[in-house]
Amino acid sequence: MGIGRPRTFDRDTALDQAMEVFWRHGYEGATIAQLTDAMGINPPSLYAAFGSKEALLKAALDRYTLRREAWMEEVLGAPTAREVTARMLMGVAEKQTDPSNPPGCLLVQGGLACGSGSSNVPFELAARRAQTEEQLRHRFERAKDEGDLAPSADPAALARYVSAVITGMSVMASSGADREALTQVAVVAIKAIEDQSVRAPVPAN
Amino acid sequence: MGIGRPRTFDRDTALDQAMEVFWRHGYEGATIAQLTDAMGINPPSLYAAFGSKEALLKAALDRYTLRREAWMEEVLGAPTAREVTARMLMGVAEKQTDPSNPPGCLLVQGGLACGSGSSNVPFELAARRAQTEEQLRHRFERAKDEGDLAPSADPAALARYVSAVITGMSVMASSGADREALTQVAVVAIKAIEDQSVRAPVPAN
DNA sequence: CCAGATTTGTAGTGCTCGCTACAAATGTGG
DNA sequence: CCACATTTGTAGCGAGCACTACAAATCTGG
Repeated sequence: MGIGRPRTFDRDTALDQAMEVFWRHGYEGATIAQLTDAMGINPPSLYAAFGSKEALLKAALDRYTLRREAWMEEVLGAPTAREVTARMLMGVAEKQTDPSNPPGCLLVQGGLACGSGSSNVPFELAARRAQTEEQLRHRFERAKDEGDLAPSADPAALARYVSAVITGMSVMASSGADREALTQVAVVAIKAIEDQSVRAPVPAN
Repeated sequence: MGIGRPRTFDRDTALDQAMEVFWRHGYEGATIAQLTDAMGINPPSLYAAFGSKEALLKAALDRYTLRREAWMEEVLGAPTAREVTARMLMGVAEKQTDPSNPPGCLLVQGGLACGSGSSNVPFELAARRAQTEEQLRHRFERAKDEGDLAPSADPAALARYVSAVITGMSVMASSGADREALTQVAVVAIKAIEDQSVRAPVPAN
């Protein structure tokens, strides 16, 4: 009993190529032909390795989340809610216009305009976006406990707000907005959080 | 020489039905079968009346813009930049969760995740979104001239910001967010504009 | 009531989609 | 060198897509 012919491609490398196609064209906009071209393999190899187009997307999403994990921890590690928001939004402005990736965010670009057929892809993407919002909410709750945010502040609302701004920036980026435009949005958006911050840590102002 | 068999459907009514389908499923997600079903006509009638799927979308977009014209004038007629922003965002929160329409905004929901093929639909939608941003920019420039916005304020950046928040809210709405969630976002977002407003008109604060 | 003009419904067109059957190719264990 | 297991490339499956050819139906002008 043998082990079989060995695979001629690297799974993770192929997944990166697939991620880029989904990122640029969306889930329904990406065709198997585009995916196999980018991955450098043929359809049977794709289906043997990943199962289906939807399963391939989920694998790509997992990899996308993994890639951003370190950055997210750096963002959430900022000392104040204001600084968390600033790092988050300025970082998003930078990442969403990084020429080494498609513009915008995979979790937004990949899922809209999906036919409401049997596919649950839009729901899947919304759930993954909600994860980021939840992380922000927890961080803002901590900020409120630490007295960094005003007692009247609503951590859930603030997290929703930051999440909404990120999503809006993503759509702008995928429509061709440049880094300066996104940075302008980020700078204005941060002011809404400053407004609910306790100014104590900033001396003499 | 006769005039021909009369049309059995109303063009504008059919256009409203088509708009709803595009709104709910996006441009590429909407099929001709769905459109003709909703419009109550057969494909040849659709093509005779509108020319093509893309032309039908553009006609629906024109009608969408027309529908919102009166509301936009009411928003832009508010006395201050802060009030313009408040009416805009609170109105968007309400309209995007109005159960008599699909959730979100047609100009966002209709155009993302379109394959970058020969179709210029995403570009068309981005241009229409930019129109709203431009209207806001002009209004904020006026506000600055009138001393309502601080001299340091950047009307273009503020308009971009409000436009980004609206877009983010639209994606949230189409992912199932309810009116309360959108209102929370709007309330926080407005604070960023207040921050750059001259407080003079608000006495004793 | 007939001739010309237009719309209507039926029934497709060619094309592309996600996906797969199949056999040749390439590996390992004995 | 031979079974056996797995992958590879080719070639094509049924389904659904945007779109249309065609003839019957329905109007007006004379």
